[in-house]
Amino acid sequence: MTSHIEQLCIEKGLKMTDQRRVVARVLSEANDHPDVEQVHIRAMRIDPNISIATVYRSLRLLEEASIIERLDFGDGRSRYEEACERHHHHLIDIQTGEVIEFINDEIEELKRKIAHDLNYRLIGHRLELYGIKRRTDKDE
Amino acid sequence: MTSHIEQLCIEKGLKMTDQRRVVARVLSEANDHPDVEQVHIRAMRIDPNISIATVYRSLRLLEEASIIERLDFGDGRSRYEEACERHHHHLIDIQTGEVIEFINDEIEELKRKIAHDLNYRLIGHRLELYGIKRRTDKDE
DNA sequence: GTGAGGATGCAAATCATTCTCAAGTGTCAG
DNA sequence: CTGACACTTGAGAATGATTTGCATCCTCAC
Ligand SMILES: [Mn+2]
Ligand SMILES: [Mn+2]
Ligand SMILES: [Zn+2]
Ligand SMILES: [Zn+2]
Repeated sequence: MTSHIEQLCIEKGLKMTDQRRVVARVLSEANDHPDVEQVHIRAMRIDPNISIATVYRSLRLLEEASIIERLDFGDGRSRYEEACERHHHHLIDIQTGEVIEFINDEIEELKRKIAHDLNYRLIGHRLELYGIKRRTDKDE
Repeated sequence: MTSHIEQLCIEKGLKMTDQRRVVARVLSEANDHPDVEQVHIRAMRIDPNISIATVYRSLRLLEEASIIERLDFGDGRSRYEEACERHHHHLIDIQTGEVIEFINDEIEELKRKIAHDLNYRLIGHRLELYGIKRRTDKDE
């Protein structure tokens, strides 16, 4: 009954309301990267009265608690996903909008090294790739 | 008298107006990554009547002609820089807002390889690092 | 069970950016 | 020179995502 994200909220001592439970559940059940409007639509299927303002507020709360992550694919809308899994980045298919996740330790190490060489400690980073599907026969 | 960017505009056959010349000059003379408001302020020092709408329009024109590049440091405002130099990325000092440019061929190659392995052709990518200055004695 | 502090819904406000439109400018034919 | 056509500009209105003010409602530690 309690979603994974709701569980994390409880552990962090966040006050839980019906609306927050709904948003938590929507994001727990999502396996894509919904924007705020999509979260709102899915939330309204559970509670038709939930307002978009509350969705915004709940998402911000969850993000500030590091329970979810905000993503920015450059289209002017914030997208969200559960933060618990392994750190990864996204390849966005610019033709279909499809999002492919990838993990690459080499690139993570390289980024840390670049920052270090510039005499900085790396706090955060953004990386997205944008591409189009490749015909398997031809390369590059 | 004609700025470097104005020269590029002429070569591309863009119709030049006084206002476009001013925006071109502001960006040619900039050695930072100004946002639209900053470009407008600098432009008004040359032509006090230039409107923000024209600055937006000129920046879009220059960007579409690949003469300048739009940057997004995650603060909700577009920033711009001349595009002619070598492809590079940015490390943003989250305490001071200072921007450090860096070039890293290894990371570029790695990104292409990641996309290729996912069966995609890489069209574009975003990469920014966010960090804080490191005391030179202690590491990591 | 109660109360104080926090949360909600709604509408209005922000903020960056784009658009509308009337007026201005440049280029060229006649 | 004159008019026509195409394009540009400034001002302000419009847009779209997000935040906020406010009156009301709910949660949770006591
Ligand atoms: Mn993801
Ligand atoms: Mn730069
Ligand atoms: Zn990473
Ligand atoms: Zn690059």
